[in-house]
Amino acid sequence: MNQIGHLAGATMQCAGQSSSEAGRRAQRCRSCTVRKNALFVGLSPTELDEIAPAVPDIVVPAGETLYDAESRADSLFIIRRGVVKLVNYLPDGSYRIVRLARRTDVLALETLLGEPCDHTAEALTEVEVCRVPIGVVRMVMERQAWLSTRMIHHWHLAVQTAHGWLTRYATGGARQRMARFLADLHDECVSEACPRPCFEVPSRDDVGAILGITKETASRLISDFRRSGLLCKVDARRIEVDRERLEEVAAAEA
Amino acid sequence: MNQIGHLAGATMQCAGQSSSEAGRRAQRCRSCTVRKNALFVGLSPTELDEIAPAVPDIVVPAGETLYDAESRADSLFIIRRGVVKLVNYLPDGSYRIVRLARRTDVLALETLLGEPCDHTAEALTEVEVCRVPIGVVRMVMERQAWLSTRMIHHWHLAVQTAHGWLTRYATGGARQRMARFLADLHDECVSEACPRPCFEVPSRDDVGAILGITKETASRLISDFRRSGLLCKVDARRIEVDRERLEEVAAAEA
DNA sequence: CGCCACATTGATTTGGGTCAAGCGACGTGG
DNA sequence: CCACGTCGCTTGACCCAAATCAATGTGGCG
Repeated sequence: MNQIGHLAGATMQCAGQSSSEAGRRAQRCRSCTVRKNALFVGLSPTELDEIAPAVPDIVVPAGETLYDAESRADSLFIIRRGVVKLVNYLPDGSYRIVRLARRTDVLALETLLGEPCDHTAEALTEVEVCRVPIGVVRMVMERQAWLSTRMIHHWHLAVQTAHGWLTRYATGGARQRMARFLADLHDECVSEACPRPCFEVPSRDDVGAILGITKETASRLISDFRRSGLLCKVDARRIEVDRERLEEVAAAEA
Repeated sequence: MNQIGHLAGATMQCAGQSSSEAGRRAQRCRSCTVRKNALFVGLSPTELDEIAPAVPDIVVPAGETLYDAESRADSLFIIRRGVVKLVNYLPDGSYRIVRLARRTDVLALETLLGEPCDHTAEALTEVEVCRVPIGVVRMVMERQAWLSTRMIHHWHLAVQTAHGWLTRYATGGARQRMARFLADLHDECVSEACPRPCFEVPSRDDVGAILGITKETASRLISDFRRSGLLCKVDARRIEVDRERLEEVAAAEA
């Protein structure tokens, strides 16, 4: 429907067509700290300047849709900041979240194969993404063989993550699954080198859609964890967890 | 442990070192009906003859392990016949099956990235695979750019399958999940153009490990489906299902 | 024949779903 | 500025589906 329109709009917002805008983008790409983890790690500064103008960066507010399932995208999205959920809607209106994507993750890879998007991608927090037209990707791929390998790594990451979700979030009791999920969020946070490892938990509905439980059960479990001292609020939105004890709960065979 | 040894043994069995063996393999590759769906669709007969000698075909009896998680493989495996389960073992000894692979599927893709195997692969039925050394794959990739795209398709397939499992086999009640699973097995069977669409259901333990339920629940559901006329045995191992009604059960919102 | 692995079925318990009420935070409009 | 409505979270009461524990059945094989 309108997510393309939305993005086009957003693009226009920050695009302009002036050479100063192109210059800004070049500067952005040169100093980008995400790049080395994502696609274009091997490009020379010159090459970078060449593609930068064609790669708009977009800020998407929380709750907005990046793209819809079944739609045709013409770009990949590299996440620079924020969290995006990839959602599969079921015929009966309920939904299942199959992945959370963050900094350095690349979305809509299927576009490169000429296929429609596999999921709906919604911003969970405010998100900043670079929209890389597939034409640019193809061009770089032709000139730089390593990009294929680079791309494959992202695919493989997607496979590993999905299998991880199957074994960790869809196996065992709700309590274990919640413990594993919170532990993973914690680790994610640690790996980003936050000074104090605290993080934001998605809405109860979303947690439910991740773990395959109801929002009520999700709520109960979190409350229960708090009462047991497994976690505590650090402010209105963020929490801090006891990683050790969480791990015990996650492994409990009862 | 010994899966490498086992494969080496199997390789030796059907390898020999005679030129007649090489000839047999060349013939096998030329007439291979799997090839067009798997990796080497674009090779000329000459090129095919070139790599064929380096690609042993192996028969693995039901129950045997192709390779173990964490192990280092030096080959990809292309399945020519049979069904393989990819398993993740959990610390407590239980296990979760994350994928079923069959004809034309390519296993141990992670090997190509230099990573250890992500799962344990066990033959569910007797299985026939071609073991393609990564050296061969790399060589062909260098010469034939299309192979990268080809490989990526297999990765993407793995992602789609895994996400499909999350939404179909890990969402909703046990009854719905079982119905979806049997429907999928049926479709799989149809797509292979069996004259009569009947198929073999894995052991109750395995079904449990696929759907995240216990073997007892799996058994009860199947018995129940049979009593409801949703399925019937066609021989000791194979069953036939009522695809239509199965679909209804799978979609039921209650 | 007897063993063993696997499937089925039953009895019982319990985890988590469902339905429903209350609560606090926030934004809007009077 | 406060009243009100909305939305998401929490908590409770109840009930059902699925796990658990356990016994019996069945087919294959040495």
